[in-house]
Amino acid sequence: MIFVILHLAMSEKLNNPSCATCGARQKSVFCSLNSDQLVQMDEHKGCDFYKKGETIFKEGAIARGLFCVNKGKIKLSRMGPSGKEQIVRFAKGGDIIGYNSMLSRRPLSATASCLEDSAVCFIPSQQFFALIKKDPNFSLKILELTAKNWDDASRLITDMAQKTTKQRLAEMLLWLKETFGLDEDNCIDVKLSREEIANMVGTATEAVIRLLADLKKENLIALEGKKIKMLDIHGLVMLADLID
Amino acid sequence: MIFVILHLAMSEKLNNPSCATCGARQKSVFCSLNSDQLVQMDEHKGCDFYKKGETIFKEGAIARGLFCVNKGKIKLSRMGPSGKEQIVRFAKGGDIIGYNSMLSRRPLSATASCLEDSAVCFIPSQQFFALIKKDPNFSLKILELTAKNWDDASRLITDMAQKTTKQRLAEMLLWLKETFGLDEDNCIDVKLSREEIANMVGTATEAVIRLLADLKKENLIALEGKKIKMLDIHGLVMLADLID
DNA sequence: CGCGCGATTGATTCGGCTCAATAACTGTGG
DNA sequence: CCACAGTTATTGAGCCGAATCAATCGCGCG
Repeated sequence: MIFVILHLAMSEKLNNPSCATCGARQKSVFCSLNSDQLVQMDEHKGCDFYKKGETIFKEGAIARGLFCVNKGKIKLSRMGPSGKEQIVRFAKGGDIIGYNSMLSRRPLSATASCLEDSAVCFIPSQQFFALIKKDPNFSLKILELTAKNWDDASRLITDMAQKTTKQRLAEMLLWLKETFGLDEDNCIDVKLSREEIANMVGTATEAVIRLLADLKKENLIALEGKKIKMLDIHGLVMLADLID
Repeated sequence: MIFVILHLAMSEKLNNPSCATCGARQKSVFCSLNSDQLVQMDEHKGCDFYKKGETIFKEGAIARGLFCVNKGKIKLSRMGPSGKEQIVRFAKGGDIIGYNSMLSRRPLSATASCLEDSAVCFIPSQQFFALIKKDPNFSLKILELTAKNWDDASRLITDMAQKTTKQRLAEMLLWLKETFGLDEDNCIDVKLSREEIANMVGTATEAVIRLLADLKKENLIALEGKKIKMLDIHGLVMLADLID
């Protein structure tokens, strides 16, 4: 019996890294919580590991809490009417996902799946709402986040409506660079299939392939296997923004 | 001197209808404020009248407060890279606009202009933030609003990326119906030019004209002068959602 | 009544989607 | 380490939707 209890305790400790020492928290919306609040979080949260390709939550489900990404890379996508996936956002260490559904009181509007092995904490909705009710600064942080999300989304709507596929591709490459950064080789530090890129840009896989080849011809990028090397960021910006 | 003071007082009274008796407030985010809060609002707000076509604020400016629409119809649009307007949202009585920029701490991301003569109150940012800091229920209301905005926007991104122009047009007609309702004649109760419709759908004016004619042929709508009569809502929903 | 803007229609062009075939790659088991 | 199968990437050909350009029409208004 003792052993069982010990085992559970150890397992829990392993599975629940403390928020107080979580590196990802520093750059998250939880960065300015005090130690009391952190203890509360630790007591109620859970942490799970997901393998590449696994789903964290599905579009249409009811959210019982939010997820905070400890480590890994996650794509958020929705199903279009014809069954085609549209990638609407990415999340990485320090980002939270699934919160919007609780705030909007609507079912989850996107599916979250892992682009690589990931560690993700779960924070029950009560905890989240308790923070909002008691800590106006936290409310403001979340408001800033949702406001920026909306701002970005409405810019994206304009882009989708008005830009050519090639411009949108250039823009998405720049977005990926901002989100995931570049590795030592100047390549975008995330592994996506051509189909996934197409599902961001909102086009067909073949179009992405052809347009990537075009960008390569124009010396804006280089293709090294699956990796995309950014050769001329300024050129990509000019292309994406239609600056001559 | 006395006359001047009297005049100012009268003018202010006329220009500043009390929030307590504002019909639009009932359906706004301010619906559950208490009387103290309403007095505060009244003391600090201003109210302006705008004629059809006038601009309330411009994309890129810094927001000093938010606007609450008392009466009228307003379009929010952004300029695309090639100078083409993209309509991203509408506002009518009871809606607030311009708040997102304060929350995101970014310049205003859209231009607001009147589709008809409108009365719009201005609430300074201090008042708005004071409400958020002191009233968690108000915070939650705003959070719900921004969360829904984002949710709607990300659905729109998927639609823009994946639907045909005709489907998007059908969807926009349904959106207009939801937003502005129908008049006694079953016509969408807002006056928009073909170009403005095109700027919602993200297409060329000519395409809108041709596709409206198609919808008419299919008995989904009727065109009576500038007005669009909704004949078969269910049919439009099916078309927009690609249900066979 | 004529002016001018918005609406409409027609003709042409082109981007990008679809379908089809092939090549390269990944992981698996022998 | 290689062979195989299944997946992903690439290339080619053809077609269609929708953008563009151009011309005309219609209406509201001074």
